[in-house]
This record gives sequence, C-alpha cells and structure tokens, in this order.
Amino acid sequence: MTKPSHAARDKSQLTRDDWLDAAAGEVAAGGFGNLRVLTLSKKLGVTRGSFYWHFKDHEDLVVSFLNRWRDRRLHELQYWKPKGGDLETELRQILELLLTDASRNIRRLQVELAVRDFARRNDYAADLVNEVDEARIDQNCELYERLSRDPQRIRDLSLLMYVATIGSQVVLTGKKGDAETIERLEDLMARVALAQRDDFSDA
Amino acid sequence: MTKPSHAARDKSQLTRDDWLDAAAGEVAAGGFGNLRVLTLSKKLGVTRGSFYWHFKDHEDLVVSFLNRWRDRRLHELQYWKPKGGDLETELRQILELLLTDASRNIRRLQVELAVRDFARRNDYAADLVNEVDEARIDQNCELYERLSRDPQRIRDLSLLMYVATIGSQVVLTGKKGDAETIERLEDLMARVALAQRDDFSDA
DNA sequence: GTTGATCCATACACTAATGTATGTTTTGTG
DNA sequence: CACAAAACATACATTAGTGTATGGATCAAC
Repeated sequence: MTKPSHAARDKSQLTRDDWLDAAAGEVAAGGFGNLRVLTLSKKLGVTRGSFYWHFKDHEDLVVSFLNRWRDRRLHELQYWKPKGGDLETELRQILELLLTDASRNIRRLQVELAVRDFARRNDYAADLVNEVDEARIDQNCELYERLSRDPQRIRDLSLLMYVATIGSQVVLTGKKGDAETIERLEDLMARVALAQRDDFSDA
Repeated sequence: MTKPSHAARDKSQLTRDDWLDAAAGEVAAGGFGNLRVLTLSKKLGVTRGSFYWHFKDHEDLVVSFLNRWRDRRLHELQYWKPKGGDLETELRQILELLLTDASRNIRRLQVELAVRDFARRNDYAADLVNEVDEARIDQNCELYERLSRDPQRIRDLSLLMYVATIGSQVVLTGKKGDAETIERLEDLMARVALAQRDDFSDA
C-alpha cells in the first residue's frame, strides 16, 4: 500500500531529515515565506500531527533547516580544493565550480538565494550566511595568494570574484542561453584574475 | 487633527501612489510575501475599504508596484550617463553610482533585491527584471566600447561588471565596515576593467 | 448649499494557517 | 505476545488574512 506521497517515501515512517528535505523543496520553490507546515504535511502524505512530533514548532523547523544548510555548505568546502595543476588550471576549476556547476544544481542554487533573501530580515540567518561567505572567500584566498603579495589585495580580489559569482547566479538564473553566457563569463573572469598578476609591486 | 498615521500623511485623502509608497516600505522590510493589504491599511491609518477602492485586489497592487518600479528604473538610466571626462573618470563615476551610491539608498536596494527574489517565482516580475538588467547592461556597454572592439567582449565585460555590483549588493548589505570594503572593491573593479584595455586584438 | 463623484468605514462570509490536546496505530524489544 | 516508546491522526480553538457589499463621510464644482 503506497500512500499518496510524491517524492522519496516508500518508508512508512518519516524522519526529521525527511521533513527538512521536503522543506528544501518548499524553500526552493517559494522562499521561507512559503514554508508552511500544513502544505508540507500534505506533500509528505501525512498530517500535522507528525510534524509536531518531530519539531517543536514552525520556528524549530526553520532554525534546523538553516543549521543544516550552514553545516553542509561549510563541509562541502573541502571539495572546493582544486587538485593540483598550475595556477590557471586551478583558477578555472574553481570558477567552473562556482559558476557552471552551481547553475546546474538549480535546487541548491534556489535554496541558497532563498536563504540569502531570508537573511535580510532574520538575524540568525544573516549570521549563518556571513559565516559561509567568509569561509568561502577565505578559502579562495589561498588561490589568489599566487597573484599578489599584498594581503589586502588578495582578499579584495577573492571578494570580487566571489561577488561576481553570486551576482551572476542572481542575474542569470532561468534565462535562455545562459549556459553559454556563463561559460564566457567564466573565461573572462579567469583572464581578469590572471591580469592582476602583473603588478607585483608588493605595496 | 493629525490621524494616527506614521509616515507622510497630513493629507486627509490617499492617492494610489501613496499606497504604492507604503507598499515599498513593506516590500523593503519583508519582501513581497510581507505585502498584506491589512497591515498596509493599518500603517496608513485607514481601513481596507480605502484599499479596495484604489485597487481591484491584492494582485493589482503587486502588478502596479512592479510596473512603477520598472518605469522608474528605466527612467533613471538617463542620469547614469557620466558627464564627460576621460575613460577612467567616467568608469569610476559609474562604479561609484552602482556601488557606493546604491549602498546608501538602503530602501531602494532592499526593494530591488526583493523584486529580484520575487522574480524567481513570478514570471511577470522576472520579465521586468530582465528588461531592467538588459537596459543597464546595454547602457554601460557604451563605456566599455572604448576598451575593446569585439562586441561580444564588450558586452561580457559590461555583464561582468554588472553582476559584480549586484553580487556585492547581495553579499555586502548590512555588514559593519562595508563602506570601506565597497570603496576598495570599487577601486579594484576600475583597475580590472582598465586592465582589459590592453588586448586590442580585435578578434 | 445641493449634488454627484470620490474616498473611506463597517460588517459579513470565507479561507488558510498555527498550535495543542488527546486518541490511535505502528514499531522495536524483552 | 506484551508493552512501552515512537510516529501519526483527529478534533478543537484561535488568529490573520482576503474579498465583497453597503453605508457614511468628504470634496469639487456649479
């Protein structure tokens, strides 16, 4: 007897993580304002009685969701480390990860943008987003250290590259022909970064 | 007799634009999901009876708001034209407009980000945002035409600069010490753009 | 100052959502 | 199988929101 469920639900019982996964779908589709426990329950094929066993209340769901998001984003950073090669190769690897790869994982991208939007009116979310941003920018600094010796300029360059990727994810999502555009952007960004190598005037 | 109103309300009667102005506050604060006619009415010191005279329904308010936003963003583009000077001067003028100036108009920035977020789940808003983006990128192309002769590269560079500004608005809003950061970013972007001048290999 | 149009208030019906209390089923474990 | 804990269902109370119908106030123009 398969219940009137939609997604991954052949189990007869739900876990807390199942609810968070379903919540990700809602958040991706309509932001945190669309995260209702009633509609969530319907899509999971259960009633709200289940929800209020797994979670204290609606806020508990939101906070748990944000925490899991933060943990995963910080954890995945270990896979961001480019595996060898010269500077340009590694640079292009990172850029492809940040641009092309990110635009393919539509759901993940939508969740991230929703979290960012929610962070503008929720202090806790804002803290988590800052944490993730800082970690990403810091990590990429290792790459750009080979371009300059001024720590400030290294960090600024890393920041510039980062905001460019975020901006392109914001601007270029869901347009036709954005794949080629992103590719060209990726190429241009690599050239731009490498062009900064010249001035080794080390302050 | 001043009514229990909050903002600009010494008039005894409200106009359609007054409602849209108040709506901007709500949208800036909590996005389009926070745009309720009930709370709007309370903040304006009237009941919903007034609203449903000025607007057909809630959707009418949203569409009108989006249209006005589009019109204003397209209209203000005429002030984006830098007034003379050499290339670097004009470039820095535009960048200051796009970064420093934008980060000061917090409310306008929040509205724009809210519109962008709303555009991810509303086709009409998405069309307007695309329209505005295209117009801005196109306009700035005039500047970057002095850097290269390849139309594709000109447009890509304009796009890169644009997504970088959007991204910095998304990432750097509401952090302490973002003013200096934006200044340094502005400087770096100018240098990056000018560094692209060198390759006049015109395809 | 009367009148018509404009603007707003009041009252009602309806929907969707949260949260809580309590009952019912399912599951693991001796 | 017995039984306790875990997972879910049901029913109720409450709140906040939309939309509509209709009545009342206010303003402009003559």
